[in-house]
Amino acid sequence: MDQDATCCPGLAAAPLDDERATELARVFKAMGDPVRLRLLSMIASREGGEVCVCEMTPAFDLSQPTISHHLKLLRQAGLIDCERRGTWVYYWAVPGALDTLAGFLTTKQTDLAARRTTGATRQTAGPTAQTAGATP
Amino acid sequence: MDQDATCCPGLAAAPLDDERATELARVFKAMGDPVRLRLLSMIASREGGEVCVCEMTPAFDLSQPTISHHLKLLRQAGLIDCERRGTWVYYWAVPGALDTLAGFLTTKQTDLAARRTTGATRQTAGPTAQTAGATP
DNA sequence: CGTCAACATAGAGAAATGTCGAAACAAGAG
DNA sequence: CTCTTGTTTCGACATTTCTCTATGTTGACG
Repeated sequence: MDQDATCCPGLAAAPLDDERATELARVFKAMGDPVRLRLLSMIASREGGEVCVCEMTPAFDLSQPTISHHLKLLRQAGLIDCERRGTWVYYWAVPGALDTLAGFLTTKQTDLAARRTTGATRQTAGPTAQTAGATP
Repeated sequence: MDQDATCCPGLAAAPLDDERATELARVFKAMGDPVRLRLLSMIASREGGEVCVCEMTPAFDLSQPTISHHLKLLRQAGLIDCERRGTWVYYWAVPGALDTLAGFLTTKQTDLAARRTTGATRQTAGPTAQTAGATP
């Protein structure tokens, strides 16, 4: 469900509205922690795409509940998903999530076109165009 | 300076080491706030690339010191930079920062090749390959 | 049914973060 | 020089986040 929020316009296309910024911030915040970033990388770099929790936990100097908590945040951000098989739980990267996010950050030509459409974004009074006068 | 940390291997190429994950987490954490994300988008979507603080502040229901604080965090993350011209201060997006970050998230074929080189990443004992036995 | 192992959840405390008002700093105007 | 405007810095406080220990849940195995 988070994928829909990160799909279309691009960050450099037009100023984000508050609602969309909030959704996106949740995803970036999930990646704003070294432990979660390592977990995500550990999962995304797997070919089969499946990593057992019992494999990730001993890679950190953290307790097992802490790792479980971080995995939960990554899952709530829509970056990974999991399934229980017998005793063990396996995590994998949600297929298009990272690429969608990457496309959102890329300042591609599509964004430039969209930017021109949006045009002037001056919402308040102030020195917008005639700023050169202040720097002789 | 943060660009060097986000340039080379790719998140899905191989598991991140602790040091690199810490550097990257600082950048993602800077984008993990709705206000900062809107500020960054507001700056990055400008053609000239320069946005005056006096133009950004009234777009939020926040005090001016708070906006200044968020801009400082974005600048420390290496995403934007600023310069004072007369009374006003102008911010712009650091040229390759967003695209570098996007490339780091993209799960491209280069990463697949690098992943094969790294090979087996099993660091502990556990059910790695023979997991099918647990699910009849 | 009882026991054990693997994960998840709940609650608590320490640390980090977001926000504000007050004050300091910078630069142009009178 | 003084005054005004724009911006940053400084403390202070409320909220969130990170981590732990303790407990609950699920499934395998006798």
